[in-house]
Amino acid sequence: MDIDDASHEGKGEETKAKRIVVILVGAPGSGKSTFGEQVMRSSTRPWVRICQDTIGGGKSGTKAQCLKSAASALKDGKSVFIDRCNLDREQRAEFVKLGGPNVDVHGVVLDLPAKLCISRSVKRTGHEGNLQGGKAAAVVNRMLQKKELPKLSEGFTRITVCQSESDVEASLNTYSALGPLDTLPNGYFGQKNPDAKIQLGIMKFLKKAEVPAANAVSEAKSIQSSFSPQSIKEMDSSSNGPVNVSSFPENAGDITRLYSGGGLSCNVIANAANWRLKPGGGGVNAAIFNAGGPALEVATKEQAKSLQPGRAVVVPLPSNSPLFSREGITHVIHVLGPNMNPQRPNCLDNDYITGCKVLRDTYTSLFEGFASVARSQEKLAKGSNENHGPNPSELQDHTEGVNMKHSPNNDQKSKREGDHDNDRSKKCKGSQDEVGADIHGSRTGKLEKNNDKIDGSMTKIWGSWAQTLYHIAMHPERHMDVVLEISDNVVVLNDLYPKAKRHLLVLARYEGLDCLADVRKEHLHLLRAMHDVGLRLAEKFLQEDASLIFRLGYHSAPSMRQLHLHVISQDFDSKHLKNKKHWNSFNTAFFFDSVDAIEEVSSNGKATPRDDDESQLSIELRCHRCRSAHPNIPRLKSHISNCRAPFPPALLQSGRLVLAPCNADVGP
DNA sequence: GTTCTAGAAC
DNA sequence: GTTCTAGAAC
Repeated sequence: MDIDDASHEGKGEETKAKRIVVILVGAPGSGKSTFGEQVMRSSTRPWVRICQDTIGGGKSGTKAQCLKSAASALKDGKSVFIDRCNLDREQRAEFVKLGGPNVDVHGVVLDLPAKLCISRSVKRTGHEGNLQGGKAAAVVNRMLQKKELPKLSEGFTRITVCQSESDVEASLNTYSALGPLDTLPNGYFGQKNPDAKIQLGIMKFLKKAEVPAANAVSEAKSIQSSFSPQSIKEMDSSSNGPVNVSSFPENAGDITRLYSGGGLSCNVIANAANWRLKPGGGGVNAAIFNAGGPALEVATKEQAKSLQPGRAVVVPLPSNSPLFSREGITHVIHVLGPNMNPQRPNCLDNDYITGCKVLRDTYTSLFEGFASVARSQEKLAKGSNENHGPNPSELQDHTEGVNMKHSPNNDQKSKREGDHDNDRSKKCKGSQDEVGADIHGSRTGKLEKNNDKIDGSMTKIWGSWAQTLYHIAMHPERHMDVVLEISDNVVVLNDLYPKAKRHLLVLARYEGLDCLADVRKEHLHLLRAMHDVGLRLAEKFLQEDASLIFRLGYHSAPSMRQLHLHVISQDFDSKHLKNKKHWNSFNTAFFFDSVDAIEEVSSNGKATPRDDDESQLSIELRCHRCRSAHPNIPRLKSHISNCRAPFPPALLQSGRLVLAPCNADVGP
């Protein structure tokens, strides 16, 4: 019977069997053939399984053969399984076209963990596609790289995504139960986000590291200071994406410059080491030992002489290593993966199964080592402020199987604490204890603390971009390219985007002071110190250019974290002054004069912004001298470049403006 | 904080 | 058509 005959269209359809094309989508080893076979065993509906691996009569067939065969089966009134990978849209398109008024096109996606597909592919002996052994891993991974989950818009009437064995089971039951006249509801079933390929957290993390990257070190794994599992750049065997680091951007960043090159605070880095734990060999090992300097080499030797495949060794980094002082790295975890080189110990000799096990052990050792660092730092954050360095003997518990030094590593510990004491003796302020703690890497507790004020008064969450000044205040020595002055209390720098000819920032070097609202009476000396530094520098500039006029003050609701005083000349002659917010943040009540802040804190114990902060930022644009209004920034800028009207009386009082003694171009 | 850009304003 | 703003994204 020719059911596709046009004469049948439009009549008696409800009594006629509607055929189904089920396009199976999945990597080798995902269970496509099994799925088809199982349905066919128990179904009362006539099915044909069209398998590209067998259609060629012993050899692998072609897509065209599959299409032809499918069309002919449909003509015979049979439903068909298209048993080929069908992982990308293009591969599926021709088969979707088999659909029509009497033919529904279904997609069944077997989106199982890659490691499961690989192990099945490896284990199978009689697989029709002859995809066996270690080669399978590479093939599966390559295919999953291109994985494109089907969408209804491709022409499917129904799509079922199975992401676990139980999903597969459920779908098997659905299709097995289909009688010759039954149909299934249309729609998308199974997965919530069809575009999800890789965990978002990982991509976000990589994107950040990618920006200023110089040399790619793609084998390197880096672990962010937040200790959040998503931020670990890692081969991800739990998601159903490819099990391969190369699924991530190649230029993920230089692991030896995460902070200086990428602004990424990271305490612990992993090194794909060699078995002798020695520098060299090229790649990430060479790069890390090179960046770590001789100190890393010495510290490594103290922990272990060599490493077995699958093992890790945690090395606390001495403070004289550039990786420590420049990047804030406190630990390097050396790991050794499976070895396939017969000239080195423990060669795998093409034993894929053992290789997988060793690789798993490698990652397990790495994470255990990392967890031990995290635990010891957590303890320190909770415990006494006096004991800063992690306890090396604790870390050694996790270097099992390595040539461990069991005698407590007192030399290094006392050395690190000694350095710390020196650091601290140079800074006399009490709060510098916390700076010390930061240098020694306990950033976990610190970040939490700073995004969530201890007194609970204000919980502003600062974005990563808002941390720059905080980092500079805490580690000015790492930012000497922008820093002009460092003292116990303050750091001075040029504003990165000056809004006038002269625009400096005076940063408070105090932990926990993010903005003026955090300032209390006990910080009065700091406010005065900041003002004095600002004043001194303004006067220095006035000697160079007596026509300048300065104003010192704070933004009521700053965008950047860490209390900072603006010292800004009143010409506002800058290409960086671009919008209303820029202007109003310096020329409305949003700008809190330093002299007023000092006065209010000294009399009220705190500085309370007068107007509802942010509302000031969008008010009309007015000249700061003659108070005339202007429709837009270009017109305002054009006006202020010429306006020589006297400043408003309020600014002329109380030393709010700082000008050269001879400057007559100011008052009435 | 900046950059990017859609769309409003001119 | 061009200029400018404002909101989202980072």
